[in-house]
Amino acid sequence: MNKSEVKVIGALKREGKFSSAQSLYQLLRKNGESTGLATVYRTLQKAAAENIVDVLRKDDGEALYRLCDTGHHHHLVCTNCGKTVEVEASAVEKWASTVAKNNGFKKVTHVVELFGLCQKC
Amino acid sequence: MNKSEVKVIGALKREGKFSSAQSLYQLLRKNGESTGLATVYRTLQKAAAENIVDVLRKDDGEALYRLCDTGHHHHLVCTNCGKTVEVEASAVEKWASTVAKNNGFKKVTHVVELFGLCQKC
DNA sequence: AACATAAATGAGAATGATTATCAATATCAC
DNA sequence: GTGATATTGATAATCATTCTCATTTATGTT
Repeated sequence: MNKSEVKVIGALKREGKFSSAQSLYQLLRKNGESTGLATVYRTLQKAAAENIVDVLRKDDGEALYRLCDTGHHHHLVCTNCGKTVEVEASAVEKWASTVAKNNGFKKVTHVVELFGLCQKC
Repeated sequence: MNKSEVKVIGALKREGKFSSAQSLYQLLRKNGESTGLATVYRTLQKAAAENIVDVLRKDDGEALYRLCDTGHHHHLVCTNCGKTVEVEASAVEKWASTVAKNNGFKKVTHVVELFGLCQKC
């Protein structure tokens, strides 16, 4: 990771929650960094490809990024308070690749997210 | 449902797969309809609010719409041509409810979609 | 039918996130 | 240091989506 990437990923880490590329860019500028918007996007895309960050989509389609705690995993999100639990899903991974094979699909990715109400809500 | 809505939803039905607002608009124009893009969006948003159509997001954030079938199932979608296969996923259903229980979540719903390239593409 | 009023429509502009372009700058091997 | 190469930031371009508004169409009343 080079200097720019450290700055972007560092900002994401400080945020500690799902953040958009735009908001990270603004944050960096506010902190006096000269980082460009394109670099923010480039860094986040690369990090997403390397599974360093998670990507979600808001209802309006805007992408949100978040530092991964662990490797590949999915989320259980409280629809009321936003609490997020990362969950393992090896069973789902297996299922996905089997289904893909059975239907002749290649390069299959999957979107798996769980939504509900946490204990407090 | 008024005339315009019938046209838009009808086009979606004829497509029989996840389609974007833009592609439906082009389809309608090709068929000689004078339907405007704004009307396509308005109709799809309304239909989504009424749970008449399913909404998904492509990787690039574009929204895809599809007439709801009855019953619960998931999709394997070709990211190139849009071909859609409905897949059963009882294994996934079980997994989802177990994870929910283990984390004290109630009323859990899930989003599970597979994307890839079909044989032709 | 004639009229008034409200709702829906389509064309095009505006918005906003993302991506592409490209000259300037930093990095690295030698 | 020198030249080759990769990275960067500013800015323009792109593209889906939303907004605006004049016009059309539906609806209700007499």
